[in-house]
Amino acid sequence: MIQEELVAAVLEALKRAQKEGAIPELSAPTILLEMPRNKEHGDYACNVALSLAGPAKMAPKKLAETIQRFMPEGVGYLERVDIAGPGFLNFYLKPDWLQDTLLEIEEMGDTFGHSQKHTSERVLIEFVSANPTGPISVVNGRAAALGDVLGNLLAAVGYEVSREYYINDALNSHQLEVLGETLAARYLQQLGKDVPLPPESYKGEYVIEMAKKIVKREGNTYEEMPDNELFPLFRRLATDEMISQQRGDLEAFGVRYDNWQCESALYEDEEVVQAIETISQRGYAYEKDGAVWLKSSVLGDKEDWVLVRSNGRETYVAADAAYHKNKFDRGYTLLINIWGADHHGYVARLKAAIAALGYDPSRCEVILHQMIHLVREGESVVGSKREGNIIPLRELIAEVGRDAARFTFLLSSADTTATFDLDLVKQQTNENPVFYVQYAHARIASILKKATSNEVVPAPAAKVKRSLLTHPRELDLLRKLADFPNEVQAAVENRAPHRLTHYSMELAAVFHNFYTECRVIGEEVELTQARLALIRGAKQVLKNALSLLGVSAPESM
RNA sequence: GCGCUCGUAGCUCAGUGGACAGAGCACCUGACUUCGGAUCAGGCGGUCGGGGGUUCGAAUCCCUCCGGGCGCGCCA
Repeated sequence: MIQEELVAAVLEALKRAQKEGAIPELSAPTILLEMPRNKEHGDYACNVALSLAGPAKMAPKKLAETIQRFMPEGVGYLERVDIAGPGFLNFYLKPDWLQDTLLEIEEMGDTFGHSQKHTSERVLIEFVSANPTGPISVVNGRAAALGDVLGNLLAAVGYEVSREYYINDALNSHQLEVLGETLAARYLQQLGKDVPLPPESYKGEYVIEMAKKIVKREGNTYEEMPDNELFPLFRRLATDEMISQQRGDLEAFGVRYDNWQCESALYEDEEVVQAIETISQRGYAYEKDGAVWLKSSVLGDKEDWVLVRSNGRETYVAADAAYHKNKFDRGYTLLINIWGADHHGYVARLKAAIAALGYDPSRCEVILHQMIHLVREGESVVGSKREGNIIPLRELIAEVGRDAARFTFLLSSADTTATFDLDLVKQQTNENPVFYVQYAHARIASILKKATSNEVVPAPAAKVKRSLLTHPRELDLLRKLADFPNEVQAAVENRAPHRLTHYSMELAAVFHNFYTECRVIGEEVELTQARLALIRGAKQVLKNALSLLGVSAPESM
């Protein structure tokens, strides 16, 4: 890669300059290259002279000039280095470096943009993990999109990725008790009995649907069953049904998990008890007021938390400690949890628990995403599962489609409190930028099809006259294509999947620009072939970007 | 009250300490006898919430104030 060559060249220049005494001895800096927005600033720019000016006690411009003077000869595609502005090094490359990226794209195909930087690492990414008390909602959609695409990105740079869903089905869950009782009441109501709903019941329509299903399947089998048997049974029926619905909801959104981990299993396998035992043995637990406490205040948290209540029952903190121990023990080198910002106060607690268990808390990354602010008809929509007024993700998918839904979630960064105007998203689907990007892909497919039927023989990029691609719009397009691997890398490093949606829109834009100004078919044969190779490259990269986003790249629309 | 977080164009949002702060929508004006007009070009629109500070350089880092969201259980 040309970037690496440039970085090495700059380091070499610094080394030589220091040897010659042109600049003082310095420790090797991190060289950052960027593709300047403004083309006048070259193909790549480097700010090393600016950042080193302080330590070197030299004027930035003077330092830049020195680096320029000591640059080695014959670096890859490098044509010349200019100094601009306050002391930027601007690298101008020979045109064929851009044209040759088509070779790389063609060679790499679906893996262009991918890398092998993290092949020895295994990451477990846990996301959504909503309580099994209702369908997956639009609000969960953000975590679903974020986690799934981050998983794709991590896999693209070499991680072995597992996606996991944590099912909060613990025995001491009051919510599930209420859900079971609600379902039981709905069931009896379906049989014509006048039974009241329990207090704090789940009022959603979906509970009635579940009840109808049970009646259809089992009739009045449970009509006379006493509450102490009926409630636990219906709690289980409800939980199982909700989990399977959630699984379906997420699959409809294009998210598939490698593992669905039950909290209850951690209790059944005594992992919770063992985790508490481990914490005690390591001296991070103590008894007070009849309860067992985690000494989290000495592990970076503000206060201590209860692991075992005075009534003998473990808390969710204990369960989560066990869960994360379980994750580490399965051999993962990195754990990523995606949580809503409403759980931010819990991060320190979890990290403390991990440390108390003897694991490295820095190997567990918690990515917080801000809440989604739902708006409908100009008014805030506050969804509550209890009240049954949440907006199911399925409903959104049914109205706008999976692609548009995913893309929309990924337009904003995780730490923006995004406003989601349901009317806008649903009614103006054509204004969703996903179509703009997909249109570019379909348009290219159409040209390629037409070219073939016009009996222009498409040739591999290696066989076409790439040097004919010198039109400004062609160079813009090539530059954008060449930038894709950097973009993927940046999206991974910053845990920022939303960068991909923006990249794909920019790529689509430069393609549409190219299309407006340059004809492909009907030009002189060699130019047509070169341009066909160019748009094939663009099509491939659009496809790769969309594929990372879990969005389809249609041949026609 | 304490803590976390966000505040960028009329609206929705980008912006890895860098060069004149960008895009989409909305609004206005243009562009097809030719490869897909779900497109393209141009215009309008900003004290980057306010004020200090660090830096050669701040939307970005630090402090403070203002405003919004969230969290502060032997609930999960």
